[in-house]
Amino acid sequence: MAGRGRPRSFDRETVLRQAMRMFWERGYEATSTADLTAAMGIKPPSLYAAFGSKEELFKEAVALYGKEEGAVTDRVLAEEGTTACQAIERVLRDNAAVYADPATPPGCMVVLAGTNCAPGNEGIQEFLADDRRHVVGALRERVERGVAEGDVAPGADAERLADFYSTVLFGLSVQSRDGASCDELMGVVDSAMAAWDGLTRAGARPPRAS
Amino acid sequence: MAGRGRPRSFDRETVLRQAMRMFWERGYEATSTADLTAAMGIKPPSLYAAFGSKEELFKEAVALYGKEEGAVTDRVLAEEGTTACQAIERVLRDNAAVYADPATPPGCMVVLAGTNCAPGNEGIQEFLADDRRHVVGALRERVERGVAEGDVAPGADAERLADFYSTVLFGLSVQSRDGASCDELMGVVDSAMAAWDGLTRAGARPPRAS
DNA sequence: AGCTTTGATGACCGATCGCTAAAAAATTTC
DNA sequence: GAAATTTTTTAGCGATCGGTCATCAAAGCT
Repeated sequence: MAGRGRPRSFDRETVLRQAMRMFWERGYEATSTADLTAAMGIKPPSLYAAFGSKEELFKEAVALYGKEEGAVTDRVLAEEGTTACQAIERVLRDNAAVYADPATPPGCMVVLAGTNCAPGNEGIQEFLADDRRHVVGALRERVERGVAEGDVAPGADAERLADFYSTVLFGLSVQSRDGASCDELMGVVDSAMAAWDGLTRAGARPPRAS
Repeated sequence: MAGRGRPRSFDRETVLRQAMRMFWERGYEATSTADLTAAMGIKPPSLYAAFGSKEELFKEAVALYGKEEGAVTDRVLAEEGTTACQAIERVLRDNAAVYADPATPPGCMVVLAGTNCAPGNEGIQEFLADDRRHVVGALRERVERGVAEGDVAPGADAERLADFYSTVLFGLSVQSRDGASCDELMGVVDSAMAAWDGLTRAGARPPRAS
């Protein structure tokens, strides 16, 4: 019923996923439309008819990444019956597992695919930065919920915790790209989580002096 | 004595520094030779006569970055009369201060300038990854020295500590690119250093279970 | 001075960039 | 069937990519 004219010969989400893979592996700038059409198995006009432009295709690819690989994060953070500490640890471990999965490119697409951009593509950089800031915010909210629910000490600084654990999360992507194994990433998570008790103690912020 | 022929009309290190700035800001792929020649104030043939190719220019720029911005790291780690804890904290703080310096691009050039590359430029990616792995190794060696000198508990896992603190260091670059202030970065360092005592306690590696 | 050597300049190379117009193919509607 | 509609294909658009050639300019050497 939908289609008058010639039906599309490819599945939109399938080729989008292939584009996502390409962007994930090489980043936005380094992936050419020729790379994309080759990976997606379609010709340029089909790509532009279906997705509009390289930039729009990228943004849809990031959205798909968030839906597929990033979903665990939101799900874990929304879960009931766990402490904030357990939730954040699980976020780190689940993401680390994705980063180290040999079936997909190492590291996080949102962290690695647009760290730098030529003039005219600043939008890409800002788009991903927004995505990352959203993660920081989600961690902060989870800590605040932990305080409200009583599993985190009342004086804990949610902002500070979110900044710290998101920094570790972002760093894991770089380590993964540099060849770190899943065990190594998990070891880093171990270390980061070992800091939890000290960080949540009320008034845990030490003076700036070394 | 040196020069027969026409003398060079520009200072090689000055224009190299300008190229470094450009690469630092935009990364390898997103910086075109046209951008470079414009920033350096020279024409393409002069660039190629002086530096060989874009890739060689980039590697020299990274070396200059290491000499100027990265020197603090090596110096701090080599210093005598400090504990490993103090040295690593200073590495994090000094680097964070550079990342947040409004006079230079945010974050670390080595972390951000080549996170992804098109085929044919994998050398760039590997070059920077090697540089980062060198940092991890330097941190590990400093912890080992701390164990030998007695300021770190004998059972401490140097590899594990180096992996953790380098992950934080790499993550700081991403946070900085996302607009984090110097105070925010320092707060993350506070958090990371708060974990030190727990991490250096002998046999501090907990079982993998959450 | 003239010759040699080296660097700077303007013009431009083939290749690739993101993207698109025009025509052929595959469908639904009439 | 024919007309209308949408997609696919072929071919190629102007712009820019990294890099270079031929020429001119500025210095030392004799």
